[in-house]
Amino acid sequence: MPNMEPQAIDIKVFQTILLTWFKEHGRWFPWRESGLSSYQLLIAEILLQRTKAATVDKIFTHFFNVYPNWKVIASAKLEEIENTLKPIGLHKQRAERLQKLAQKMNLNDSVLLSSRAELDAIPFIGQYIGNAVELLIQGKNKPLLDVNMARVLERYFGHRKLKDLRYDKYLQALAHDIVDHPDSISLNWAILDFAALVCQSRVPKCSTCVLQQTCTYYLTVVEIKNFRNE
DNA sequence: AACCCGGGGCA
DNA sequence: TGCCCAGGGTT
Repeated sequence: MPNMEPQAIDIKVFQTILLTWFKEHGRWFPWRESGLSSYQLLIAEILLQRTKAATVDKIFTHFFNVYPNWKVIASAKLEEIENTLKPIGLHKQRAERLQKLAQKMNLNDSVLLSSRAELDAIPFIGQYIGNAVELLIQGKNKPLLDVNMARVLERYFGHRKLKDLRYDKYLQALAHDIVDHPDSISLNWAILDFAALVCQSRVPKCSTCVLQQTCTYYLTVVEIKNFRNE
């Protein structure tokens, strides 16, 4: 019954175990420090698109030394932005997007960042970054639902119906329920870290996983394999 | 709702 | 080499 609606108690167990795991095993990144500006928080999410956190970590500090605010990046030479972003990939695309975004944000970023409707109207700001802004800047309980969070939730609670996670109502609702928590940010980070360190795409570390006893994937796939001695 | 795009990292 | 990574736009 992997696709049954998870009960509230299941979600509670999942939250509690992961938050405990996070306190000991969570990763540290500069963009998780307190006191970052909304400028830094939003740029960080753009740098993290389709890019491993460890990769972004390599240029994060340098980037903000060179480009400390919207104004600087808005008036910079596009080639220079590209060069700064080159080590993390997708640099041509990201440089152009960042500069256009900066030129818009430089005028009234406080207005744009406070409204989801305004954000959705900005090119290259999709569902994920919209949620990230609401979570990290507006203080709302929103999921950083990417392929990694999706993989963890689906293995534990059951698989989505649609291929594209952005339109899958089951997955969207589940992710919202999971991070609807007093410490929504930590829970989001816990799931992302858990996805990167334990519940990995290719070879998940089920044998040492703290969620093993209540995980759909473990109970239906891994245990059967063990039983057959495969 | 499926497909395409884009680069570095890694087994 | 193919798959993966804090996605987004297009058809």
